[in-house]
Amino acid sequence: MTRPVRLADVAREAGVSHGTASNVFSRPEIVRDEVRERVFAAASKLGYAGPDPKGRLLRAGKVNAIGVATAEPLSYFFDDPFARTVMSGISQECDATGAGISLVSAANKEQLAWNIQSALVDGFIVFCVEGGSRLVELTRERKLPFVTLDFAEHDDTVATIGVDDVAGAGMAARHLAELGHRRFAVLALPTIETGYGPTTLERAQNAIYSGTRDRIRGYFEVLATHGIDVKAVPIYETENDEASTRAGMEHLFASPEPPTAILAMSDRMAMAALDWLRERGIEVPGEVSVIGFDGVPESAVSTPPLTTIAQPIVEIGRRAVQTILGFDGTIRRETLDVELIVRGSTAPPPSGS
Amino acid sequence: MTRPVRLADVAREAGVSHGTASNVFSRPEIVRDEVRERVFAAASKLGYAGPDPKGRLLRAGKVNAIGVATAEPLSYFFDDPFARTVMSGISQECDATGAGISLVSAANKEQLAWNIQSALVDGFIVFCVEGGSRLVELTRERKLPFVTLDFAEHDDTVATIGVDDVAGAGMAARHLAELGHRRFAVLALPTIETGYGPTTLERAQNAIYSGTRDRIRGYFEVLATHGIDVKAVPIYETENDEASTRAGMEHLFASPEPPTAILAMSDRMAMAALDWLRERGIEVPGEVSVIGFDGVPESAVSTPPLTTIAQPIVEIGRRAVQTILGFDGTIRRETLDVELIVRGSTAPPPSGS
DNA sequence: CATAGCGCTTGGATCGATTCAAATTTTGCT
DNA sequence: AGCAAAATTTGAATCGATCCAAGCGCTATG
Repeated sequence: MTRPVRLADVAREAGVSHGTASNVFSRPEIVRDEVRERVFAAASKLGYAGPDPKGRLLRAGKVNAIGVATAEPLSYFFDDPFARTVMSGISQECDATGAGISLVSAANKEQLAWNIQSALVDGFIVFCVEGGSRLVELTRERKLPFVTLDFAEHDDTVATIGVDDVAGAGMAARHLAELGHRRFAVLALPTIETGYGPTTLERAQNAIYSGTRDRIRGYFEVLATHGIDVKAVPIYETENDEASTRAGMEHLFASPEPPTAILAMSDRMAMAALDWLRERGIEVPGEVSVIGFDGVPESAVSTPPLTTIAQPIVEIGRRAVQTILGFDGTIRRETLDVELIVRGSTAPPPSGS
Repeated sequence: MTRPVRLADVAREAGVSHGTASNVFSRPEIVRDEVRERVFAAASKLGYAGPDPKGRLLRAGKVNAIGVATAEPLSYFFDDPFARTVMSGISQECDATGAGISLVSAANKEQLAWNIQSALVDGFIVFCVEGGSRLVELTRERKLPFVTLDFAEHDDTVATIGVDDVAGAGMAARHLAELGHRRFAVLALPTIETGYGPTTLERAQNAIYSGTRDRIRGYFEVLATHGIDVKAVPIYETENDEASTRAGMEHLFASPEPPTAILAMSDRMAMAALDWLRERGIEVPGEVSVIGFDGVPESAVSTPPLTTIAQPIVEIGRRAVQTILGFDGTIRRETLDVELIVRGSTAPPPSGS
């Protein structure tokens, strides 16, 4: 491979200064036609690829791209329905402003640090699904504007966009309780770094992820006001994927008194639960009701369509980009409203129970 | 906003040369402990954010990120099932090698040019869905390694990874013909830049997108060998989205002799067709058979599950990354195999017809 | 003919780091 | 202590562009 052609080479070939050569490419209107032609001719003779963005970048300072970071593998952005929908909102806003998107992630921790440190971006949007605070620290060190999504640790030095998880979970529980359900079960998001299985209310209340904690709190506060024996409600902690959710359903329905109402902390779990129930021939919503959380697009077309607590997911993505691009030095914590969307997966419990 | 701290500031503060300061961050093991501590102390005193990747980049030359370009809006990567699945493969490979991903796109043409020209990447993967060749030209000018996906124009100067569209479409047509169908209709991918509606075989054969042309060819060659009157087979050109596909179904089924077999050029269209048929109460596969193309994950869980021609989509993504990262100067055109996956959306036609 | 004004071109400074050959300090050994 | 070898540190060069104050040539004006 031969050494690539630089602007200086073109300038020399055309017999002009590098300043003029630069102008030919970046502000063609200020150079004389004849000179411009000569420079273009030299450029194409030498096979010049155009001003190298690497050089331009250093001078310009702005990358014109925003980074989206997560501690999950990169494919998370394309596989997870929630992430995908947020990304869709981020994309819309980036398209509108002409900014690019850089996806940043890493399989292992050292990689993560390096990737965050060397990402060429003007700011970060941080997905706080797992390993949240480590990622946040790393990002903070870059001293670039950044927003976290759903990072509700009450830390006023980090900007966050999220929803009121407590209220949303409360709406879910209230909906089912008012339908007459008395036997509940919770399919919970991760409470600790790894692993899944049945857990206790106390452990769930101390989950390291604030979203998990808040949703638990929302569910149980409302359940308690409806006179449900809160300590008897089984909680199964999953990894928010198909396999662990199925294991959870297996466990919950092995009980002598299986639940008639499932509170799932994500639509992904809720939809996996729906699949499991359908395979077992258990009627939804006839025998068991299921309510999700998130309001991902897929939830509208599941069978049956999922009743869920909808977040304004696309809007979250758009605002995140706006926050980065219009960063003015102030840290804001935005909380958006959620909405109960009643579809076909919830109904009163079977009369016998 | 104050001027950011540079490595040189830290070096001065710590009383060392900038060469040493640089070593402290990039090769800490070669500087004496005492000096290293002093530099770190100076850095944290000044609030240094660590070596700026912009500066490092210029010296190092490699960005360690690969660009994925399309002429569609950025949200295409997250909304379209095929794109999403390719991205998933790309992600896996990038995760494995530690490379980042930059998404490049543009709403309008000038933006596109600028975005391609200024993308900070080591190579490009080009999605050739629309506006293919313009995008390819722009990318070629960067003189970086690049691979196109499904860009079958027979141009040996561009590397491509794709499938044998003719053979795949042929398999689809053969499957339905052997099931006994005689009344076919085609839901086609775009043949021209914009717009949708009924079209003719001749126009479709001259589609500007090679994928469209090849699939048409595959369908009709096989149909002809089964004695079908090829000129009577209606073709409806869509924009590969829900709305235009529905319009297409509306049109095709308004005919006095509606088709019993739908050849859809993408799973996305096939699934939209399935929805449309279900809403009309038309039985699939009892009254009408539908076959897709692509084999996106969603096709396995539609109702009914979709019979389709599966491409190795994830593999395509992985290979694309490997091609860029391991670029050795040779241009390769890889053609991967497709496979007929028979699921629940195809069956013999109703006996009466 | 001198001078002002305009338009284009020039070349040095700069962006923020890394690299490497040469200079300097330390260490090890007698 | 003396000296060679090893370990560190230095500082200039480089990566590839853009910016801008100064300079130059040309035309229009008095």
